[in-house]
Amino acid sequence: MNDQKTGAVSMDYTDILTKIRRIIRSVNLESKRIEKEYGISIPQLLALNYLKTRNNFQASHKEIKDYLQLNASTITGIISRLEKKGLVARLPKQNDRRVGMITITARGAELLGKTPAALHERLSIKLQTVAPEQLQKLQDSFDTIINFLEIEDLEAAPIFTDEVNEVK
Amino acid sequence: MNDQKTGAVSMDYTDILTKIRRIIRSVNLESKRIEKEYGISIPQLLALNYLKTRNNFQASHKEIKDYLQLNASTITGIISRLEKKGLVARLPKQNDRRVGMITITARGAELLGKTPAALHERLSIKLQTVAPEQLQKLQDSFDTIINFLEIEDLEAAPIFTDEVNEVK
DNA sequence: TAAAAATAGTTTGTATAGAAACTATTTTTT
DNA sequence: AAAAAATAGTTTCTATACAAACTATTTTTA
Repeated sequence: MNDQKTGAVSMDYTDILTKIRRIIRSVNLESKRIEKEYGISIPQLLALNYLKTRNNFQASHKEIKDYLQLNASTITGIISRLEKKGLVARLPKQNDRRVGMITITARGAELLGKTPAALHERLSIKLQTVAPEQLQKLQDSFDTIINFLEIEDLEAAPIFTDEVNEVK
Repeated sequence: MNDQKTGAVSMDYTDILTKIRRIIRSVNLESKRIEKEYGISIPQLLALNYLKTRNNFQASHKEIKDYLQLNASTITGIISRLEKKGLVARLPKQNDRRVGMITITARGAELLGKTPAALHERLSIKLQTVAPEQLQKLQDSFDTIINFLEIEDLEAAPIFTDEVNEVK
């Protein structure tokens, strides 16, 4: 199936970059909207939600970091802001005194109870207007994107092609 | 909404959100890498590149804003940083004294000459490892995502039903 | 056991990004 | 012509996000 389309394929890398940036922007706007409506951002909400699912409602800084896949310093900021709002609390250090455990507060859980909708609401409603097959295709594409975006060593990258790189 | 699907489709909205965030993160990391290597970020590079394509190599603040589709205040920051590096210059206001024109400098053009690769290089190389059909699917999916992410009034949103959206 | 290395978090500095409030103009209404 | 509204940008504030440098602790190695 070669796409020797006569121009349809002129849509190239720059296009993809541009599109990705538009998506990023949309998601950011969505996040800000939620932040304004609920006083809490999506990253904060994700962290809070993670804590709620945990044993004893607590997790270490590192665990949150690994879960959200963000830089340690970014996590520090998110936790600090949640702490300032009284939605989480930092616990005193124990055995390994390098490890800081964070826990969700009653107030945090309460807020979470009010906003399961937040995460879903708008985006979900939109997604529900998309048919299942479409959704599946979306998923596949996301996986593809994620796959190659996260390939680190290009040399070792698996080449899935034959007569491909006619990429102009 | 009946999700009586047996698992394959259990991959749902939260997943999509998570995946989008991973993509965002990758693109951001890419941007930082370029910034470190060339002393200029992708948004800055895009703005600079836009100026280069323009008549007399200049554009108004608003035009840049519309092109990059960013908030006015964000543009101010980007332009200011480019100005500080001597890659663009703010021109004195003319007829309509509200309008500020920005122009690219020789140094800016020179840098641009050195970095067409930047935008392409890494991402392009990666994209070249993706087969054309795959790429097409990616494009389609991006369009779908962008479409529904940017639908503002849900009520008025076109509902794509089951058989319609065979988009490909 | 003392030095070196690794691990966990924080701090500092920088960029993107947007909202809200503000200034300065220009255009439209009244 | 004066008042109101719209437009163009900037400033200030806040959040995400990362890297680099740093502190404190623990583990490994010599």
